Amino acid sequence: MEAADPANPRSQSEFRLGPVEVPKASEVLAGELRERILTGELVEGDPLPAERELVKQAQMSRATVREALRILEVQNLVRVKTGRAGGAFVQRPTTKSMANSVSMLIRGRRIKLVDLMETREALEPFCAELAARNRADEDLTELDRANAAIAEPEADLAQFLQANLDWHVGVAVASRNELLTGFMSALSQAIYAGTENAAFVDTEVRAVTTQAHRAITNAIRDRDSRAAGRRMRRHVHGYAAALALADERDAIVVGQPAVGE
Amino acid sequence: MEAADPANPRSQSEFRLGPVEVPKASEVLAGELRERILTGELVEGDPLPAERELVKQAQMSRATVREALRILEVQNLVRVKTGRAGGAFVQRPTTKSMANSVSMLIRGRRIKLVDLMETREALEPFCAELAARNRADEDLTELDRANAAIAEPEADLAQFLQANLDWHVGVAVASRNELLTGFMSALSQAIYAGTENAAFVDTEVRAVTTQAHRAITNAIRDRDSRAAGRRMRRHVHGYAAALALADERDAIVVGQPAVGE
DNA sequence: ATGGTATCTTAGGTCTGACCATAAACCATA
DNA sequence: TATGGTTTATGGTCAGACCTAAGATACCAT
Repeated sequence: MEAADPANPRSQSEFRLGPVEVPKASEVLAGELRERILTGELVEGDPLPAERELVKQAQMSRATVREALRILEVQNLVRVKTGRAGGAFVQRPTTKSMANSVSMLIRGRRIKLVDLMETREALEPFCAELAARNRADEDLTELDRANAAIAEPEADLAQFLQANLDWHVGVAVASRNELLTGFMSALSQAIYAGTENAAFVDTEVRAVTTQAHRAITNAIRDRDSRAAGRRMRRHVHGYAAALALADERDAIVVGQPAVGE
Repeated sequence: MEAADPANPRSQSEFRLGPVEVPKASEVLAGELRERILTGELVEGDPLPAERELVKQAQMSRATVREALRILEVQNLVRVKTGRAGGAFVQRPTTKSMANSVSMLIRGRRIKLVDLMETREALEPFCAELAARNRADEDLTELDRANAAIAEPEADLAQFLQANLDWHVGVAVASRNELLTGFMSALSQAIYAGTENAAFVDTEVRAVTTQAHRAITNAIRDRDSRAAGRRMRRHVHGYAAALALADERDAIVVGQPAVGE
Protein backbone atom coordinates (compact mmCIF):
# COMPACT_ATOMS: atom_id res chain seq x y z
CA MET A 1 0.00 0.00 0.00
CA GLU A 2 0.94 3.59 0.41
CA ALA A 3 0.90 4.07 4.14
CA ALA A 4 3.46 6.47 5.49
CA ASP A 5 6.53 4.55 6.55
CA PRO A 6 8.95 6.47 8.76
CA ALA A 7 11.64 3.89 8.10
CA ASN A 8 11.61 4.71 4.41
CA PRO A 9 13.16 8.11 3.72
CA ARG A 10 11.25 8.55 0.51
CA SER A 11 7.85 8.28 2.07
CA GLN A 12 8.56 10.90 4.69
CA SER A 13 7.29 13.97 2.97
CA GLU A 14 3.57 14.06 2.54
CA PHE A 15 3.02 16.02 -0.62
CA ARG A 16 1.69 14.15 -3.57
CA LEU A 17 1.70 15.31 -7.12
CA GLY A 18 -0.78 14.69 -9.88
CA PRO A 19 0.41 13.81 -13.36
CA VAL A 20 2.32 16.77 -14.70
CA GLU A 21 0.84 18.04 -17.93
CA VAL A 22 3.19 18.90 -20.73
CA PRO A 23 1.17 20.71 -23.35
CA LYS A 24 2.31 20.47 -26.92
CA ALA A 25 3.75 23.57 -28.50
CA SER A 26 1.11 23.61 -31.20
CA GLU A 27 -1.62 23.50 -28.59
CA VAL A 28 -0.12 26.37 -26.69
CA LEU A 29 0.00 28.47 -29.83
CA ALA A 30 -3.52 27.46 -30.79
CA GLY A 31 -4.75 28.35 -27.32
CA GLU A 32 -3.07 31.72 -27.48
CA LEU A 33 -4.65 32.55 -30.79
CA ARG A 34 -8.00 31.13 -29.73
CA GLU A 35 -8.13 33.45 -26.75
CA ARG A 36 -7.53 36.45 -28.94
CA ILE A 37 -10.39 35.36 -31.13
CA LEU A 38 -12.86 34.52 -28.40
CA THR A 39 -12.17 37.63 -26.39
CA GLY A 40 -12.90 39.73 -29.44
CA GLU A 41 -9.40 41.12 -29.80
CA LEU A 42 -9.53 39.65 -33.28
CA VAL A 43 -12.81 40.00 -35.08
CA GLU A 44 -14.49 38.28 -37.99
CA GLY A 45 -12.45 38.59 -41.15
CA ASP A 46 -9.23 39.70 -39.51
CA PRO A 47 -6.23 37.96 -41.01
CA LEU A 48 -3.80 36.11 -38.79
CA PRO A 49 -0.13 36.70 -39.56
CA ALA A 50 1.22 34.55 -42.38
CA GLU A 51 2.61 31.17 -41.40
CA ARG A 52 6.19 32.21 -41.94
CA GLU A 53 5.55 35.35 -39.96
CA LEU A 54 4.13 33.33 -37.07
CA VAL A 55 7.22 31.17 -37.26
CA LYS A 56 9.35 34.22 -36.63
CA GLN A 57 7.10 35.69 -33.94
CA ALA A 58 6.49 32.49 -32.00
CA GLN A 59 9.95 31.08 -32.63
CA MET A 60 8.51 27.75 -33.65
CA SER A 61 8.94 25.61 -36.69
CA ARG A 62 6.50 25.90 -39.51
CA ALA A 63 5.19 22.40 -38.90
CA THR A 64 4.23 23.38 -35.37
CA VAL A 65 2.61 26.58 -36.50
CA ARG A 66 0.66 24.69 -39.12
CA GLU A 67 -0.60 22.17 -36.61
CA ALA A 68 -1.83 25.03 -34.45
CA LEU A 69 -3.65 26.53 -37.40
CA ARG A 70 -5.12 23.15 -38.22
CA ILE A 71 -6.52 22.94 -34.70
CA LEU A 72 -8.21 26.31 -35.04
CA GLU A 73 -9.46 25.37 -38.47
CA VAL A 74 -11.13 22.22 -37.16
CA GLN A 75 -12.70 24.26 -34.41
CA ASN A 76 -14.04 26.57 -37.08
CA LEU A 77 -12.34 29.58 -35.57
CA VAL A 78 -10.35 30.37 -38.69
CA ARG A 79 -10.77 29.71 -42.37
CA VAL A 80 -7.59 29.20 -44.37
CA LYS A 81 -7.34 30.38 -47.96
CA THR A 82 -4.53 29.44 -50.33
CA GLY A 83 -2.82 31.53 -52.93
CA ARG A 84 -1.80 35.13 -52.88
CA ALA A 85 -3.70 37.26 -50.37
CA GLY A 86 -4.49 33.96 -48.68
CA GLY A 87 -3.84 33.04 -45.10
CA ALA A 88 -5.87 32.31 -41.99
CA PHE A 89 -8.87 34.55 -41.43
CA VAL A 90 -10.81 34.78 -38.21
CA GLN A 91 -14.32 33.39 -38.10
CA ARG A 92 -16.80 33.79 -35.30
CA PRO A 93 -18.00 30.49 -33.94
CA THR A 94 -21.19 29.35 -35.59
CA THR A 95 -23.57 26.54 -35.00
CA LYS A 96 -21.78 24.57 -37.68
CA SER A 97 -19.02 23.14 -35.58
CA MET A 98 -21.56 22.34 -32.93
CA ALA A 99 -23.64 20.52 -35.50
CA ASN A 100 -20.54 18.54 -36.43
CA SER A 101 -19.92 17.47 -32.86
CA VAL A 102 -23.52 16.51 -32.47
CA SER A 103 -23.62 14.42 -35.59
CA MET A 104 -20.40 12.66 -34.63
CA LEU A 105 -21.82 11.91 -31.23
CA ILE A 106 -24.93 10.54 -32.85
CA ARG A 107 -23.08 8.40 -35.33
CA GLY A 108 -20.37 7.24 -32.99
CA ARG A 109 -22.69 6.28 -30.20
CA ARG A 110 -25.36 4.86 -32.47
CA ILE A 111 -28.00 7.11 -31.05
CA LYS A 112 -31.49 6.15 -32.13
CA LEU A 113 -33.78 8.34 -34.13
CA VAL A 114 -36.39 8.16 -31.36
CA ASP A 115 -33.91 9.79 -29.05
CA LEU A 116 -33.51 12.63 -31.51
CA MET A 117 -37.24 12.99 -31.71
CA GLU A 118 -37.52 13.04 -27.95
CA THR A 119 -34.95 15.77 -27.72
CA ARG A 120 -36.86 17.67 -30.30
CA GLU A 121 -40.03 17.30 -28.28
CA ALA A 122 -38.20 18.95 -25.43
CA LEU A 123 -36.83 21.86 -27.41
CA GLU A 124 -39.37 22.83 -30.00
CA PRO A 125 -42.45 23.65 -27.95
CA PHE A 126 -40.33 25.93 -25.86
CA CYS A 127 -38.88 27.48 -29.02
CA ALA A 128 -42.38 28.13 -30.25
CA GLU A 129 -43.38 29.82 -27.01
CA LEU A 130 -40.35 32.07 -27.08
CA ALA A 131 -40.86 32.77 -30.76
CA ALA A 132 -44.38 33.96 -30.06
CA ARG A 133 -42.98 36.39 -27.54
CA ASN A 134 -39.88 37.58 -29.33
CA ARG A 135 -40.50 37.25 -33.05
CA ALA A 136 -39.86 40.05 -35.49
CA ASP A 137 -41.91 40.54 -38.63
CA GLU A 138 -39.20 39.23 -40.90
CA ASP A 139 -39.26 35.94 -39.03
CA LEU A 140 -42.87 35.49 -40.11
CA THR A 141 -42.07 35.98 -43.78
CA GLU A 142 -39.37 33.32 -43.53
CA LEU A 143 -41.77 30.92 -41.85
CA ASP A 144 -44.39 31.56 -44.53
CA ARG A 145 -41.86 31.07 -47.29
CA ALA A 146 -40.64 27.77 -45.89
CA ASN A 147 -44.14 26.50 -45.34
CA ALA A 148 -45.10 27.40 -48.89
CA ALA A 149 -42.12 25.42 -50.14
CA ILE A 150 -43.31 22.42 -48.16
CA ALA A 151 -46.69 22.49 -49.86
CA GLU A 152 -45.12 22.78 -53.29
CA PRO A 153 -46.37 19.66 -55.10
CA GLU A 154 -43.45 19.62 -57.56
CA ALA A 155 -40.82 19.26 -54.86
CA ASP A 156 -39.05 15.96 -54.33
CA LEU A 157 -38.32 14.39 -50.98
CA ALA A 158 -35.05 16.23 -50.48
CA GLN A 159 -36.67 19.57 -51.14
CA PHE A 160 -39.52 18.75 -48.82
CA LEU A 161 -37.14 17.82 -46.03
CA GLN A 162 -35.06 20.93 -46.59
CA ALA A 163 -38.09 23.20 -46.47
CA ASN A 164 -39.33 21.39 -43.40
CA LEU A 165 -35.97 21.90 -41.76
CA ASP A 166 -35.99 25.56 -42.75
CA TRP A 167 -39.34 26.08 -41.09
CA HIS A 168 -38.36 24.43 -37.86
CA VAL A 169 -35.05 26.24 -37.66
CA GLY A 170 -36.96 29.38 -38.55
CA VAL A 171 -39.04 29.01 -35.43
CA ALA A 172 -35.88 28.64 -33.39
CA VAL A 173 -34.40 31.75 -34.97
CA ALA A 174 -37.57 33.66 -34.15
CA SER A 175 -37.10 32.71 -30.51
CA ARG A 176 -34.11 35.08 -30.48
CA ASN A 177 -32.14 32.64 -28.40
CA GLU A 178 -28.94 31.79 -30.23
CA LEU A 179 -28.10 28.80 -28.09
CA LEU A 180 -31.51 27.27 -28.58
CA THR A 181 -31.15 27.99 -32.28
CA GLY A 182 -27.80 26.25 -32.29
CA PHE A 183 -29.16 23.15 -30.62
CA MET A 184 -32.11 23.05 -33.00
CA SER A 185 -29.90 23.49 -36.06
CA ALA A 186 -27.64 20.66 -35.03
CA LEU A 187 -30.56 18.47 -34.14
CA SER A 188 -32.55 19.21 -37.26
CA GLN A 189 -29.62 18.45 -39.45
CA ALA A 190 -29.24 15.07 -37.81
CA ILE A 191 -32.95 14.39 -38.09
CA TYR A 192 -32.82 15.32 -41.74
CA ALA A 193 -30.15 12.71 -42.29
CA GLY A 194 -32.10 10.14 -40.33
CA THR A 195 -35.33 10.78 -42.17
CA GLU A 196 -33.81 10.82 -45.62
CA ASN A 197 -34.78 7.29 -46.42
CA ALA A 198 -38.15 7.47 -44.74
CA ALA A 199 -40.46 7.05 -47.68
CA PHE A 200 -43.55 7.68 -45.62
CA VAL A 201 -43.78 11.22 -46.89
CA ASP A 202 -46.75 11.29 -49.22
CA THR A 203 -49.11 14.01 -50.33
CA GLU A 204 -51.26 13.60 -47.27
CA VAL A 205 -48.35 13.94 -44.89
CA ARG A 206 -47.38 17.13 -46.63
CA ALA A 207 -50.84 18.54 -46.31
CA VAL A 208 -51.06 17.71 -42.64
CA THR A 209 -47.61 19.13 -42.04
CA THR A 210 -48.36 22.34 -43.86
CA GLN A 211 -51.56 22.82 -41.96
CA ALA A 212 -49.95 22.25 -38.58
CA HIS A 213 -47.18 24.67 -39.48
CA ARG A 214 -49.69 27.26 -40.54
CA ALA A 215 -51.55 27.00 -37.25
CA ILE A 216 -48.36 27.36 -35.28
CA THR A 217 -47.16 30.23 -37.43
CA ASN A 218 -50.41 32.01 -36.80
CA ALA A 219 -50.06 31.61 -33.07
CA ILE A 220 -46.58 33.03 -33.33
CA ARG A 221 -47.90 35.85 -35.46
CA ASP A 222 -50.55 36.59 -32.83
CA ARG A 223 -47.94 36.40 -30.10
CA ASP A 224 -49.99 33.70 -28.45
CA SER A 225 -47.22 31.75 -26.78
CA ARG A 226 -49.46 29.22 -25.05
CA ALA A 227 -51.14 28.22 -28.27
CA ALA A 228 -47.84 28.15 -30.11
CA GLY A 229 -46.31 25.86 -27.53
CA ARG A 230 -49.33 23.59 -27.34
CA ARG A 231 -49.67 23.23 -31.09
CA MET A 232 -45.98 22.65 -31.56
CA ARG A 233 -46.05 19.97 -28.90
CA ARG A 234 -48.84 18.19 -30.72
CA HIS A 235 -47.19 18.57 -34.08
CA VAL A 236 -43.81 17.25 -33.06
CA HIS A 237 -45.31 14.46 -31.05
CA GLY A 238 -47.48 13.45 -33.98
CA TYR A 239 -44.55 13.46 -36.34
CA ALA A 240 -42.57 11.29 -33.97
CA ALA A 241 -45.44 8.87 -33.66
CA ALA A 242 -45.79 8.64 -37.43
CA LEU A 243 -42.11 7.91 -37.72
CA ALA A 244 -42.27 5.28 -35.02
CA LEU A 245 -45.05 3.58 -36.92
CA ALA A 246 -43.12 3.66 -40.16
CA ASP A 247 -40.26 1.72 -38.67
CA GLU A 248 -39.91 -0.46 -35.62
CA ARG A 249 -38.64 1.47 -32.67
CA ASP A 250 -35.09 0.25 -32.41
CA ALA A 251 -34.37 -0.22 -36.06
CA ILE A 252 -33.55 3.33 -36.99
CA VAL A 253 -30.07 4.51 -36.30
CA VAL A 254 -28.83 7.75 -37.65
CA GLY A 255 -26.10 7.52 -40.20
CA GLN A 256 -24.69 10.58 -41.84
CA PRO A 257 -21.62 11.55 -43.83
CA ALA A 258 -21.12 13.99 -40.98
CA VAL A 259 -18.55 16.60 -40.46
CA GLY A 260 -16.43 17.75 -43.36
CA GLU A 261 -16.35 21.28 -41.95
CA MET B 1 -21.78 38.37 -69.29
CA GLU B 2 -21.81 34.67 -69.83
CA ALA B 3 -24.54 34.12 -72.36
CA ALA B 4 -24.10 31.16 -74.69
CA ASP B 5 -22.27 32.28 -77.78
CA PRO B 6 -22.14 29.79 -80.65
CA ALA B 7 -19.31 31.74 -82.22
CA ASN B 8 -17.15 31.08 -79.21
CA PRO B 9 -16.03 27.45 -79.11
CA ARG B 10 -15.53 27.56 -75.38
CA SER B 11 -19.11 28.44 -74.55
CA GLN B 12 -20.71 25.74 -76.66
CA SER B 13 -21.17 23.00 -74.11
CA GLU B 14 -23.84 23.67 -71.55
CA PHE B 15 -22.58 22.00 -68.41
CA ARG B 16 -21.56 24.28 -65.64
CA LEU B 17 -19.35 23.43 -62.76
CA GLY B 18 -19.38 24.70 -59.22
CA PRO B 19 -16.16 25.66 -57.53
CA VAL B 20 -13.92 22.63 -57.69
CA GLU B 21 -13.06 21.42 -54.25
CA VAL B 22 -9.47 20.54 -53.67
CA PRO B 23 -9.41 18.77 -50.35
CA LYS B 24 -6.17 18.83 -48.48
CA ALA B 25 -4.32 15.56 -48.22
CA SER B 26 -4.45 15.64 -44.45
CA GLU B 27 -8.20 16.07 -44.54
CA VAL B 28 -8.61 13.15 -46.87
CA LEU B 29 -6.59 10.94 -44.57
CA ALA B 30 -8.46 12.21 -41.52
CA GLY B 31 -11.76 11.53 -43.24
CA GLU B 32 -10.70 8.03 -44.15
CA LEU B 33 -9.71 7.23 -40.60
CA ARG B 34 -12.76 8.96 -39.19
CA GLU B 35 -15.06 6.76 -41.23
CA ARG B 36 -13.40 3.64 -39.91
CA ILE B 37 -13.93 4.89 -36.41
CA LEU B 38 -17.51 6.05 -36.77
CA THR B 39 -18.63 2.94 -38.62
CA GLY B 40 -17.30 0.82 -35.81
CA GLU B 41 -14.60 -0.86 -37.85
CA LEU B 42 -12.22 0.48 -35.24
CA VAL B 43 -13.43 0.33 -31.69
CA GLU B 44 -12.55 2.11 -28.48
CA GLY B 45 -8.96 1.52 -27.51
CA ASP B 46 -7.79 0.21 -30.85
CA PRO B 47 -4.44 1.65 -31.83
CA LEU B 48 -3.99 3.35 -35.16
CA PRO B 49 -0.82 2.44 -37.04
CA ALA B 50 2.23 4.39 -35.93
CA GLU B 51 2.87 7.66 -37.71
CA ARG B 52 5.80 6.30 -39.68
CA GLU B 53 3.75 3.29 -40.60
CA LEU B 54 0.90 5.50 -41.86
CA VAL B 55 3.48 7.39 -43.87
CA LYS B 56 4.37 4.20 -45.69
CA GLN B 57 0.78 3.01 -46.10
CA ALA B 58 -0.71 6.32 -47.22
CA GLN B 59 2.38 7.43 -49.14
CA MET B 60 2.28 10.81 -47.52
CA SER B 61 4.83 12.82 -45.62
CA ARG B 62 4.91 12.62 -41.91
CA ALA B 63 3.85 16.25 -41.55
CA THR B 64 0.69 15.49 -43.50
CA VAL B 65 -0.03 12.38 -41.48
CA ARG B 66 0.47 14.32 -38.30
CA GLU B 67 -1.93 17.04 -39.38
CA ALA B 68 -4.53 14.37 -40.05
CA LEU B 69 -4.01 12.92 -36.59
CA ARG B 70 -4.26 16.38 -35.11
CA ILE B 71 -7.64 16.83 -36.77
CA LEU B 72 -8.94 13.59 -35.28
CA GLU B 73 -7.47 14.53 -31.93
CA VAL B 74 -9.31 17.85 -31.88
CA GLN B 75 -12.50 16.04 -32.78
CA ASN B 76 -11.86 13.76 -29.82
CA LEU B 77 -11.89 10.68 -32.00
CA VAL B 78 -8.39 9.61 -31.00
CA ARG B 79 -6.15 10.18 -28.03
CA VAL B 80 -2.45 10.38 -28.72
CA LYS B 81 0.08 9.08 -26.22
CA THR B 82 3.81 9.68 -26.43
CA GLY B 83 6.64 7.35 -25.58
CA ARG B 84 7.09 3.68 -26.23
CA ALA B 85 3.83 1.80 -26.71
CA GLY B 86 2.36 5.20 -27.47
CA GLY B 87 0.47 6.21 -30.58
CA ALA B 88 -3.03 7.19 -31.53
CA PHE B 89 -5.81 5.24 -29.84
CA VAL B 90 -9.41 5.28 -30.91
CA GLN B 91 -11.94 6.96 -28.67
CA ARG B 92 -15.69 6.89 -29.05
CA PRO B 93 -17.19 10.33 -29.35
CA THR B 94 -18.27 11.67 -26.00
CA THR B 95 -20.13 14.72 -24.90
CA LYS B 96 -16.84 16.44 -24.22
CA SER B 97 -16.16 17.69 -27.71
CA MET B 98 -19.76 18.79 -27.92
CA ALA B 99 -19.36 20.68 -24.69
CA ASN B 100 -16.32 22.37 -26.17
CA SER B 101 -18.20 23.50 -29.25
CA VAL B 102 -21.01 24.76 -27.12
CA SER B 103 -18.79 26.77 -24.84
CA MET B 104 -16.95 28.27 -27.78
CA LEU B 105 -20.24 29.24 -29.34
CA ILE B 106 -21.30 30.82 -26.08
CA ARG B 107 -18.09 32.73 -25.59
CA GLY B 108 -17.60 33.69 -29.21
CA ARG B 109 -21.12 34.96 -29.69
CA ARG B 110 -21.40 36.52 -26.26
CA ILE B 111 -24.48 34.54 -25.42
CA LYS B 112 -26.21 35.76 -22.30
CA LEU B 113 -26.69 33.71 -19.20
CA VAL B 114 -30.45 34.17 -19.42
CA ASP B 115 -30.36 32.42 -22.76
CA LEU B 116 -28.62 29.46 -21.15
CA MET B 117 -31.21 29.41 -18.43
CA GLU B 118 -34.00 29.51 -20.98
CA THR B 119 -32.51 26.59 -22.83
CA ARG B 120 -32.29 24.77 -19.58
CA GLU B 121 -35.94 25.46 -18.91
CA ALA B 122 -36.70 23.75 -22.18
CA LEU B 123 -34.58 20.68 -21.59
CA GLU B 124 -34.74 19.83 -17.93
CA PRO B 125 -38.44 19.34 -17.29
CA PHE B 126 -38.51 16.95 -20.19
CA CYS B 127 -35.44 15.18 -18.83
CA ALA B 128 -37.19 14.79 -15.51
CA GLU B 129 -40.27 13.30 -17.14
CA LEU B 130 -38.19 10.81 -19.08
CA ALA B 131 -36.12 10.02 -16.03
CA ALA B 132 -39.25 9.15 -14.10
CA ARG B 133 -40.15 6.70 -16.82
CA ASN B 134 -36.76 5.19 -17.61
CA ARG B 135 -34.66 5.46 -14.46
CA ALA B 136 -32.75 2.53 -13.03
CA ASP B 137 -32.15 2.12 -9.32
CA GLU B 138 -28.52 3.12 -9.54
CA ASP B 139 -29.58 6.48 -10.98
CA LEU B 140 -31.40 7.18 -7.74
CA THR B 141 -28.37 6.51 -5.60
CA GLU B 142 -26.36 8.95 -7.69
CA LEU B 143 -29.07 11.60 -7.35
CA ASP B 144 -29.18 11.08 -3.61
CA ARG B 145 -25.43 11.27 -3.34
CA ALA B 146 -25.22 14.51 -5.31
CA ASN B 147 -28.04 16.08 -3.35
CA ALA B 148 -26.39 15.15 -0.07
CA ALA B 149 -23.21 16.83 -1.26
CA ILE B 150 -25.18 19.98 -1.99
CA ALA B 151 -26.46 20.12 1.58
CA GLU B 152 -22.99 19.60 3.01
CA PRO B 153 -22.39 22.74 5.09
CA GLU B 154 -18.60 22.43 4.87
CA ALA B 155 -18.50 22.69 1.11
CA ASP B 156 -17.33 25.87 -0.58
CA LEU B 157 -18.97 27.48 -3.59
CA ALA B 158 -17.09 25.39 -6.12
CA GLN B 159 -18.07 22.18 -4.43
CA PHE B 160 -21.67 23.30 -4.20
CA LEU B 161 -21.78 24.14 -7.88
CA GLN B 162 -20.13 20.86 -8.81
CA ALA B 163 -22.58 18.84 -6.75
CA ASN B 164 -25.46 20.84 -8.21
CA LEU B 165 -24.17 20.12 -11.68
CA ASP B 166 -23.81 16.44 -10.83
CA TRP B 167 -27.41 16.24 -9.73
CA HIS B 168 -28.78 17.92 -12.81
CA VAL B 169 -26.66 15.85 -15.16
CA GLY B 170 -27.69 12.84 -13.12
CA VAL B 171 -31.31 13.49 -13.98
CA ALA B 172 -30.36 13.67 -17.64
CA VAL B 173 -28.48 10.40 -17.40
CA ALA B 174 -31.48 8.79 -15.77
CA SER B 175 -33.55 9.80 -18.79
CA ARG B 176 -31.59 7.19 -20.76
CA ASN B 177 -31.38 9.53 -23.70
CA GLU B 178 -27.74 10.06 -24.59
CA LEU B 179 -28.34 13.05 -26.81
CA LEU B 180 -30.35 14.83 -24.18
CA THR B 181 -27.63 13.96 -21.69
CA GLY B 182 -25.04 15.42 -24.02
CA PHE B 183 -26.92 18.67 -24.42
CA MET B 184 -27.43 18.92 -20.69
CA SER B 185 -23.77 18.22 -19.92
CA ALA B 186 -22.61 20.87 -22.32
CA LEU B 187 -25.15 23.33 -21.06
CA SER B 188 -24.53 22.65 -17.38
CA GLN B 189 -20.84 23.11 -17.82
CA ALA B 190 -21.41 26.49 -19.37
CA ILE B 191 -23.86 27.47 -16.66
CA TYR B 192 -21.36 26.40 -14.05
CA ALA B 193 -18.83 28.77 -15.56
CA GLY B 194 -21.38 31.54 -15.75
CA THR B 195 -22.53 31.11 -12.17
CA GLU B 196 -19.05 30.84 -10.70
CA ASN B 197 -18.93 34.42 -9.59
CA ALA B 198 -22.54 34.57 -8.52
CA ALA B 199 -22.18 35.07 -4.83
CA PHE B 200 -25.88 34.77 -4.14
CA VAL B 201 -25.44 31.22 -2.96
CA ASP B 202 -26.02 31.30 0.76
CA THR B 203 -27.21 28.77 3.29
CA GLU B 204 -30.83 29.45 2.50
CA VAL B 205 -30.36 28.94 -1.21
CA ARG B 206 -28.73 25.61 -0.49
CA ALA B 207 -31.59 24.51 1.70
CA VAL B 208 -34.19 25.48 -0.88
CA THR B 209 -32.22 23.79 -3.63
CA THR B 210 -31.77 20.61 -1.68
CA GLN B 211 -35.44 20.43 -0.87
CA ALA B 212 -36.52 20.99 -4.45
CA HIS B 213 -34.12 18.33 -5.61
CA ARG B 214 -35.42 15.92 -3.04
CA ALA B 215 -38.99 16.43 -4.17
CA ILE B 216 -38.04 15.88 -7.79
CA THR B 217 -35.94 12.86 -6.95
CA ASN B 218 -38.88 11.37 -5.12
CA ALA B 219 -41.14 11.85 -8.10
CA ILE B 220 -38.54 10.14 -10.26
CA ARG B 221 -38.28 7.37 -7.70
CA ASP B 222 -42.06 6.92 -7.78
CA ARG B 223 -42.02 6.98 -11.56
CA ASP B 224 -44.40 9.91 -11.47
CA SER B 225 -43.37 11.67 -14.64
CA ARG B 226 -45.97 14.42 -14.45
CA ALA B 227 -44.93 15.46 -10.99
CA ALA B 228 -41.26 15.20 -11.88
CA GLY B 229 -41.74 17.45 -14.89
CA ARG B 230 -43.86 19.96 -13.03
CA ARG B 231 -41.52 20.23 -10.08
CA MET B 232 -38.47 20.50 -12.28
CA ARG B 233 -40.12 23.24 -14.26
CA ARG B 234 -40.76 25.20 -11.09
CA HIS B 235 -37.29 24.57 -9.75
CA VAL B 236 -35.43 25.64 -12.84
CA HIS B 237 -37.67 28.62 -13.36
CA GLY B 238 -37.16 29.69 -9.77
CA TYR B 239 -33.42 29.38 -10.05
CA ALA B 240 -33.42 31.44 -13.22
CA ALA B 241 -35.53 34.12 -11.55
CA ALA B 242 -33.19 34.26 -8.58
CA LEU B 243 -30.24 34.67 -10.90
CA ALA B 244 -32.00 37.37 -12.87
CA LEU B 245 -32.57 39.25 -9.65
CA ALA B 246 -28.95 38.91 -8.62
CA ASP B 247 -27.77 40.65 -11.74
CA GLU B 248 -29.43 42.84 -14.31
CA ARG B 249 -30.64 40.95 -17.27
CA ASP B 250 -28.13 41.91 -19.92
CA ALA B 251 -25.11 42.23 -17.72
CA ILE B 252 -24.15 38.61 -17.44
CA VAL B 253 -22.20 37.15 -20.26
CA VAL B 254 -20.65 33.78 -20.00
CA GLY B 255 -16.89 33.72 -19.99
CA GLN B 256 -15.03 30.48 -19.65
CA PRO B 257 -11.51 29.23 -20.24
CA ALA B 258 -13.30 26.84 -22.57
CA VAL B 259 -12.02 24.03 -24.60
CA GLY B 260 -8.73 22.58 -23.51
CA GLU B 261 -6.54 20.12 -25.33
C1' DA C 1 -9.56 52.04 -74.72
C1' DT C 2 -10.68 47.09 -74.19
C1' DG C 3 -9.99 42.55 -73.22
C1' DG C 4 -7.42 38.76 -73.12
C1' DT C 5 -2.82 36.44 -72.03
C1' DA C 6 1.53 35.68 -69.97
C1' DT C 7 4.24 36.46 -66.10
C1' DC C 8 5.36 37.75 -61.48
C1' DT C 9 4.69 37.41 -56.69
C1' DT C 10 2.91 35.96 -52.39
C1' DA C 11 0.73 32.95 -49.91
C1' DG C 12 -0.37 28.06 -48.28
C1' DG C 13 0.55 22.74 -49.24
C1' DT C 14 3.72 18.99 -49.26
C1' DC C 15 8.00 16.48 -48.89
C1' DT C 16 12.57 14.90 -46.89
C1' DG C 17 15.32 13.84 -43.31
C1' DA C 18 17.27 14.77 -39.18
C1' DC C 19 17.22 15.14 -34.15
C1' DC C 20 14.89 15.63 -29.44
C1' DA C 21 11.72 13.94 -25.62
C1' DT C 22 9.04 10.53 -23.47
C1' DA C 23 7.86 6.37 -21.41
C1' DA C 24 7.46 1.38 -21.59
C1' DA C 25 10.32 -2.54 -21.56
C1' DC C 26 14.47 -4.64 -20.43
C1' DC C 27 18.45 -5.68 -17.76
C1' DA C 28 22.09 -5.34 -14.33
C1' DT C 29 23.25 -4.90 -9.84
C1' DA C 30 22.95 -4.73 -4.76
C1' DT D 1 13.54 -9.18 -5.49
C1' DA D 2 13.45 -4.54 -5.65
C1' DT D 3 15.97 -0.49 -7.26
C1' DG D 4 17.90 2.04 -10.82
C1' DG D 5 20.04 2.59 -15.10
C1' DT D 6 19.75 1.40 -20.29
C1' DT D 7 17.51 0.43 -24.43
C1' DT D 8 14.20 1.39 -27.85
C1' DA D 9 9.75 2.43 -29.97
C1' DT D 10 7.04 6.21 -30.66
C1' DG D 11 5.46 10.92 -30.84
C1' DG D 12 7.26 16.04 -30.90
C1' DT D 13 10.03 19.52 -33.07
C1' DC D 14 13.01 21.53 -36.29
C1' DA D 15 15.15 23.11 -40.79
C1' DG D 16 14.95 23.88 -45.53
C1' DA D 17 13.50 22.85 -49.97
C1' DC D 18 10.10 22.60 -53.62
C1' DC D 19 5.13 22.46 -55.45
C1' DT D 20 0.71 24.66 -56.19
C1' DA D 21 -2.93 28.19 -55.96
C1' DA D 22 -4.41 32.61 -57.06
C1' DG D 23 -4.28 37.78 -56.91
C1' DA D 24 -1.50 41.45 -59.19
C1' DT D 25 0.66 43.34 -62.98
C1' DA D 26 2.46 44.17 -67.45
C1' DC D 27 2.00 43.35 -72.09
C1' DC D 28 -0.05 42.59 -76.39
C1' DA D 29 -3.72 42.31 -79.93
C1' DT D 30 -7.92 43.98 -81.39
